[in-house]
Amino acid sequence: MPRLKQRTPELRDHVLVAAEATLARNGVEGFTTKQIATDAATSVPAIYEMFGDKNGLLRELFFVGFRKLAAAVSAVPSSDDPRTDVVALARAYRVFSLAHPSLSKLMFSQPFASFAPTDDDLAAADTSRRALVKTVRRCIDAGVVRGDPVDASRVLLALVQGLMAQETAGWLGKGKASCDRRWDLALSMFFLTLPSGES
Amino acid sequence: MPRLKQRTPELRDHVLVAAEATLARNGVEGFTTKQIATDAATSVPAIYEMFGDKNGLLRELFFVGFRKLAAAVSAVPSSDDPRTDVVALARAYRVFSLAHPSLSKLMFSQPFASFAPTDDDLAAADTSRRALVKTVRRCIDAGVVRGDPVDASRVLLALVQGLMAQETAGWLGKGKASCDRRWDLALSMFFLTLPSGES
DNA sequence: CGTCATTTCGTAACAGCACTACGGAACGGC
DNA sequence: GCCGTTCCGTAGTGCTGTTACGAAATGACG
Repeated sequence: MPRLKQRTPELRDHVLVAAEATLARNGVEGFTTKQIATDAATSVPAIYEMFGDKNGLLRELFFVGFRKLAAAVSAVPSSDDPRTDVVALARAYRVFSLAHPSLSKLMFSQPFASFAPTDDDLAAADTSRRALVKTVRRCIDAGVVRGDPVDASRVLLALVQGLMAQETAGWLGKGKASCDRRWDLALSMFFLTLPSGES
Repeated sequence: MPRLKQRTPELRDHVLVAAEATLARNGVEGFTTKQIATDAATSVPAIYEMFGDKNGLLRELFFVGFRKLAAAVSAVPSSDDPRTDVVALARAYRVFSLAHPSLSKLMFSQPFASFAPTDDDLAAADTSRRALVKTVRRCIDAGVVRGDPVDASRVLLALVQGLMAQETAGWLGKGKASCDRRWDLALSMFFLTLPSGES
C-alpha cells in the first residue's frame, strides 16, 4: 500500500562503507552526518533512523574495524616458533593501523569526545586479543616470555598500541627506516632471549 | 585616558588555571569556551583576545602539561643504578597520567579533532624525553639495555604511552593490583637482565 | 561641572554542527 | 479519480566556536 522502503539493511550497509570512506578521507573533523549522507547519496534523517545517532554509526565502524583486524590476525599463519608468530601478529596490527589510520584511531584512541566504547563493545571486539593470548602462552611455555599469559599479552598490546599511536601521529620517526628499526627493537624487547643470529 | 584594561597577562594566567580545572572536571566534551569563561569569571571574547582561538588555549594547556611533567621528571632522584632510575622515570609518567588524566590525554592522544601540536610544539615539550634518553644511555653503557639510546627511549615512551592510555581508559585491569602487576611486568621487559632477587 | 575623544568590554549576532518535527510525496485499493 | 497509509526529506531547534559592533568607562579640556 505505501511506497516502498528505502531505508533497508542494504542501505545501512552502504552507508557504513561510505562512512568508513569519509572517515578515511576527511578524518575525524570532516566526519559530519551531512557529509556522510551526501557521500552515501542518502539523507541525514535516514542515518538517524538506521543508526540512532552519530555515536551509533561510530560504534558500528568500531566493530567494522575490529572485524577487519580480526580477519587480518587470523590470516597470520602459525609456525613452529611461537616467537615468530607473536612478531607476525604484532606486525599484522601495525600493517592494519597503517592501512586504516583513522579506523585504528577510532578503535584504540578515543578521537570522538562523544563516543566511548562500553565494556560490552570491548568484549565483542576481543577476538584478536584472544589470539594474541594463545600465542603468548606458547611463548611462555617455550620459555621465551615470562609472566602470566594475559598480563604479558596486555603489555604487548600496550606496546603495540603505543607504537601505532606514535607512528600514525608521526612521532616515531621521520622515515620508514627508523620506524621499522624501532618496531623491531620494541618487539625484540618483549622476549627473554635474543633472536638467533642477532648480536 | 580610557578605562583600565582587564584582559591582562594576569587574567590570562587565571583563565589558564581555570581552563585546566574545567578540563579536569568536565572532560573533553565539557570543555567549551562559554563554560571556561564562566568558570574564570570573564567573557568569551576575552578568551579569544588572549589566546586567539580555542586551539590557542589548548596549545597553552598542552605546554602546561609538559611543564608539569618535566617538573615531576626532574624531581626523580638519580641513583647509582640506571635501571632503577629508568623505572622511577616511567613511574613518574604513570603518576602524572593518573593525577592529570585529561591533561595527559591532551598531551599524548589527540582528543580534540581541531588541535594537533605542530613539530615546534612537540620540540618545546621535549624536555622529559631528553631526560629519559640520558638515563637510557646509562643503561646501555651498563649493558642492561641494548640498541640505540634514542631508539630505545622511543620504544620505552611508546610502552609507557600505551600503558597510560590503557589504564586511563580502564582497559589495563579492573583493580589497582592488576594494573600495578602489568606495569611492573612491562617495565621489567625493557631490560636485558632480570632484576636481582626476582624469579 | 559638562562635553568629548579614546580605548575597552560584553551583548548579540553568524555559520556550522547534531538532531528531529512535520508537511508533503508516493504508493495500493476502490 | 480519489483516499488512506506509509515513508521521506525539507526546514527547523539548540548548541558550538567565532566575531562585529554598539555601549560603557575613563581622563582631558573648556
